[in-house]
Amino acid sequence: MPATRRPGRPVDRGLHARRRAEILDAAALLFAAHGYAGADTQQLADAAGVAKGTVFRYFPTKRTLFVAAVERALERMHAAVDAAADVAADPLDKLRGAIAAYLAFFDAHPEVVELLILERAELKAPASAYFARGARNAGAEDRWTRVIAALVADGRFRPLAPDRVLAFLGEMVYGAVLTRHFSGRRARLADRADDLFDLACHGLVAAGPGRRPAAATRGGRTPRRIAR
Amino acid sequence: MPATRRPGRPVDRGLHARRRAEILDAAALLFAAHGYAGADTQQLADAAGVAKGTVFRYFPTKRTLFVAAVERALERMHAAVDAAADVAADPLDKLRGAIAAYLAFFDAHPEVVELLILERAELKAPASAYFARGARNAGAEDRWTRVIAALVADGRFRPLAPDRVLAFLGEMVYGAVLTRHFSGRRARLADRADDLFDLACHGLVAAGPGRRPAAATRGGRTPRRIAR
Amino acid sequence: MPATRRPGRPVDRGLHARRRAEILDAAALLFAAHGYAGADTQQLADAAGVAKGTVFRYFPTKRTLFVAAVERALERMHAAVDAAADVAADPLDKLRGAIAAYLAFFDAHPEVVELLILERAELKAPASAYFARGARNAGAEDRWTRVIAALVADGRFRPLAPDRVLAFLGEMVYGAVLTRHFSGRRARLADRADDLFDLACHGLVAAGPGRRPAAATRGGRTPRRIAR
Amino acid sequence: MPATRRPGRPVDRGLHARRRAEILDAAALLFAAHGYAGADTQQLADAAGVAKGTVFRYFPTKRTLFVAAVERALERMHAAVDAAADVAADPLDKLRGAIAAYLAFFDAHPEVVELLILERAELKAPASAYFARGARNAGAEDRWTRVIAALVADGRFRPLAPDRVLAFLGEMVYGAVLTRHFSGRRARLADRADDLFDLACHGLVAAGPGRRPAAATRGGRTPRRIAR
DNA sequence: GATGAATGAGGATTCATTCAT
DNA sequence: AATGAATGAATCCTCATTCAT
Repeated sequence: MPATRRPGRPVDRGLHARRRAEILDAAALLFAAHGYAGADTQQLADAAGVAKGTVFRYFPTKRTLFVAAVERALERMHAAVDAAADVAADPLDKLRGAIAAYLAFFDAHPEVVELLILERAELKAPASAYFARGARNAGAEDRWTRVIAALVADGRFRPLAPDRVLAFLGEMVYGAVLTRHFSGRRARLADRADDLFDLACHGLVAAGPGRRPAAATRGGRTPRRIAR
Repeated sequence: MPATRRPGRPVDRGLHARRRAEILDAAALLFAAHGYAGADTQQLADAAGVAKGTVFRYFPTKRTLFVAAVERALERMHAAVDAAADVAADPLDKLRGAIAAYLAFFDAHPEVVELLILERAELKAPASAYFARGARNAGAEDRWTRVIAALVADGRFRPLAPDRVLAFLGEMVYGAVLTRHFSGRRARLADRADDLFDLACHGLVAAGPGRRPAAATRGGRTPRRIAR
Repeated sequence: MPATRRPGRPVDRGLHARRRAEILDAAALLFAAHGYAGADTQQLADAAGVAKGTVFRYFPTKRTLFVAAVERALERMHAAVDAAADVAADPLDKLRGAIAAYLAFFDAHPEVVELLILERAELKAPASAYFARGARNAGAEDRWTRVIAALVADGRFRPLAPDRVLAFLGEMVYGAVLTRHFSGRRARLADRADDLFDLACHGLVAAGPGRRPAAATRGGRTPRRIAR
Repeated sequence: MPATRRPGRPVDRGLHARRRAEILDAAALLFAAHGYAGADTQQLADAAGVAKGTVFRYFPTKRTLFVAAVERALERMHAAVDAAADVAADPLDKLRGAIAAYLAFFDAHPEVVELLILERAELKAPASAYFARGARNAGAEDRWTRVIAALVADGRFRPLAPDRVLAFLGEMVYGAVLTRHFSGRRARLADRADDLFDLACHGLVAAGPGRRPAAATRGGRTPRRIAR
């Protein structure tokens, strides 16, 4: 005899997670398209392909749903950035890859920019810039802190506090994303990744004596490895 | 012919404009504080010191009021920037002054940043970056187009299309304002004006042989570290 | 020139109170007829002859409205009882009159009994029995406490604590009202007033040797059958 | 013919009844605690230890469940009262015992009073007073009708119509229960059983010359003050 | 038979807008 | 012109009931 089955319909373990994800994806799109107040729960349910009551089974309030949708989007963004960083071995390449992945993510998911804006407009939450996320993201922060620290220790970065460096980089890419979005331009952000990175580097790279800064970025984009 | 004075109490010509301004100022603050949906018309009327019906006499819908409030705020910003540009004679100083005034304006009126965000979030309007405002701002655009053109003609700027230069500058300052706001930091933007300007210049100024970059920024305070 | 009139539509001072009363009267009937949950706000508004929004202008929540409706009904009941007590000079007649008025009130307003029941069922509030209402009714309580005390001092009532006497009387009449209502019978309560009063008296009146019970009820209408 | 045993696991004949009882007990408590509308079916299922769907297998609607819960409570009350009546041989003792059991029941099950109130408030059903239940309770009515008739025939009760006597007694005890409950007092009702009974008797018992009231209530504790 | 996920009608509450005064 | 009481469409959320497994 097999293990005695509990009475009733067996619980589908993955169902909940799947539904949740479906609802959140639909919500992200709808919130981005109509704003927080403008997205009504009926539309939301319709878009997710479930009934209104079901949405509320998964998220007790509209606000909860909104927050979860933003969080899910940010998690995906983080995953994309982390994955890009993982494939590189050199710290500088990790940084470059992270920035490129960050920008590419928002090219692929423009609605997430709207979510970020809405998060600020509706939740009055200070939005986040990936690098330098503080308490929310201790693990990842450590990662980048260590990357920067390594570059500094190596003499490839000037002796700057990692925090400041991360804040600077975060602002830079965050600003690029927002500015592009707000300006209504459709140019691909990813195309600017190397430019931005090189720009940032020449304010960061330690310029030792006898070394010409141009050497680091010479030839423009794609210095796989700078300094030394 | 002298204006025939009508009998009875003379109409207070300025009253309407004054009321309108009061309502708009109150609206700007309230929208910034609570968002578009979160600002209700009763609060608005209370804050403006008039009855709800009066608000609707001046602005047929909430949306109209919102748009007008944003426009009023932007007009003020423009006035501040233009005034700063007016006091300088040299084109480069006009640019520097404009940027400084732009940043200083948002230091003094942080709520306007919220309005810009709301304009985007609620109205889905592509927000504007002062320079390069296109049709909305033809007159001013002309002004800055001419400023840039003069600098180019003068050989002090590289032979770049004025449009591209304005877009770049606009993005830069707009990005600075938004990034500061979104990051929740309270540092004064005005303090970064010179830095940003110099940064921009050294990517713009034609650095021919025998010409010293400082020549372009003559009269400006010496940047801490320029190229080299 | 007459006193400068404020601009706008002049405020109708009595309007608010009148509307409030209309809404409460309609609400009392509807709550009594359908129960708290069963009375929906649209019906309520319709019954009161106003729009739904207006109901919420006057009472922020359905519950508030309900409580106010109950209170209004009880106030009317109190007014009726007090008025009856006022016309009598003799303390015993005041008591008799109060009891008669109390019972007559519920004959005339059977819906108030439902409100009392609902108050208990929905609000879980211990309902009140007119006499002995404690803190809520300090003034009136004093009144009856004094009435009883006078009868005791006079030797017409046995030396009982007024509180106990009031509790007893309250229970008696309250029980009569509820029982009649719950039993579904339609007999007039008022007809039982004298019976109940006499019943109560002969358990209260000090029956000293040589004193005839009738002395206590002197001037009262002759009880059909006392004691024996 | 012996009952043919069907193959497979035998049906647990008692299971259904037990489940039903569990659900009803849980329902009685929950309805009493939160009211009809306030008790939600999920809580109900949780309290009964079954799934929500199961509740609806046993009772097609919430209302059905409510009615059944009330009925079950009343059946228990009847059982308690009847049992008390059964142990006595003398009609008068049957009555006294019934009243005492009735009051004791509500001491032990205060939630049933709430159910009675809810039955009235939600179902608009005229609630019942045990004695004199009319059509619903023909069998029991007969029993008590006969008890009263016997006492009348015996000359121990005045020649009153049994119906009126039962109505009076029912009202009396019903009123006592409700009044105690509504007043919020916690005094035990059972303690008042004898008092109430004696009170009732001395308005009922034929007090002929040469007959001592105590004869009617023989065995009862001596009333403090009977008649005069 | 039992389960509990899903449903969607229903209901309280909000608030931009209207309009009688 | 100004007022603010009134309106009612719109919206979030609840929960009794259904039904696939």
